[in-house]
Amino acid sequence: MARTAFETHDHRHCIAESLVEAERTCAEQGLRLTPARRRVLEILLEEHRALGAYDILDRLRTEGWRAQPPVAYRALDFLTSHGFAHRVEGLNAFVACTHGKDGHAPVFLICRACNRVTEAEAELTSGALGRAAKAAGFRIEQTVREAIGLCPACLATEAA
Amino acid sequence: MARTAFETHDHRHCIAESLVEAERTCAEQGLRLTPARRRVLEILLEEHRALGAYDILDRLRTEGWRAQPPVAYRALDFLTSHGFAHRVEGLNAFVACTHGKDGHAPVFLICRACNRVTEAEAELTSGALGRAAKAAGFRIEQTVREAIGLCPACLATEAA
DNA sequence: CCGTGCTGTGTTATATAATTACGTGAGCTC
DNA sequence: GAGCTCACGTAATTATATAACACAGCACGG
Ligand SMILES: [Zn+2]
Ligand SMILES: [Zn+2]
Ligand SMILES: [Zn+2]
Ligand SMILES: [Zn+2]
Repeated sequence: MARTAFETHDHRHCIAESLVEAERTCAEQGLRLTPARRRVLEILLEEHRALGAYDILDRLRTEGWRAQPPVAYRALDFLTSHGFAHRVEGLNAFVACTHGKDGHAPVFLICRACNRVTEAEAELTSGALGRAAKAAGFRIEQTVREAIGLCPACLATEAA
Repeated sequence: MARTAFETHDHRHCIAESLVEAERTCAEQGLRLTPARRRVLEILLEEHRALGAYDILDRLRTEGWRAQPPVAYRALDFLTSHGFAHRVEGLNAFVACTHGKDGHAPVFLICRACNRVTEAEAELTSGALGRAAKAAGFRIEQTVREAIGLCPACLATEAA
């Protein structure tokens, strides 16, 4: 799965595949992908961008869901705690996972111009964080690694 | 300067040194370390922990400052944009810089038990973020690298 | 000396993000 | 069918951050 957000790709396929995978994982693990949870995941999958909880809420409302904030936050809690989505701390926003398996250490590249977000993988204790932790005797449980900058497309636009 | 937050050290000295350095830097660069800005920096320096803007605001108020939110946010904007403090995205909070020079790429180790934060340095384009950026053709302008976990002291406590 | 522009501050109001609290109902177990 | 758990509906509240506007101090050039 998972072309990066910055490459052109068959996005309908990309959405469908992620949904099927989420359904399979839920079935395997006895998790309930309820309508609200499923719809929020679909909304996140529609674009490789991070959406705020209230953006999602607005989407749900225009679709007739008469939803209050907890609806979105509950769905997002479910999705993030089971690895179907991630929170992007630098944006107070959420993005669908493009790497399937639960429990990884995601890194994000966030374009400040077009807002697209692409995800890659790291080791929990790799890099500068890992070295600092080792030196300090710190046990890492979770990491936040995000870069803000310009994606290839927006770099090209800027140059023009 | 800058013992890590997880080592015992002469913290009065640590505060004083940071303040002197900030004053020197401001003098050199024609920046104005006004009373509000200075006091907020002092508050951040008091502990190696991240404080929310409203925590700082409360501190100012108990000291008689009759301060509204913009007071804190303006001071924090000044401090963060000139490298005297950093924003910890994972906590929506702020911490004094322990590495002097402006324009570095900080990494943070955040203890979820005692809340202390220690800072180390990275290269802007190093590690998994740098590799992902290179592969994608992404230009990194700024990074967020934070680890949540347990500091040595809290690890020891937990083991007991 | 006076106007002008700049920077920082005081204050009110508002916007945005997230959580608490409490009740309801569906499905399951025994 | 009583008791349990999980998810959801809803209202209210808290937490975080910014907008907008008035004004004071000060440097600069006339
Ligand atoms: Zn896609
Ligand atoms: Zn872009
Ligand atoms: Zn110290
Ligand atoms: Zn600790």
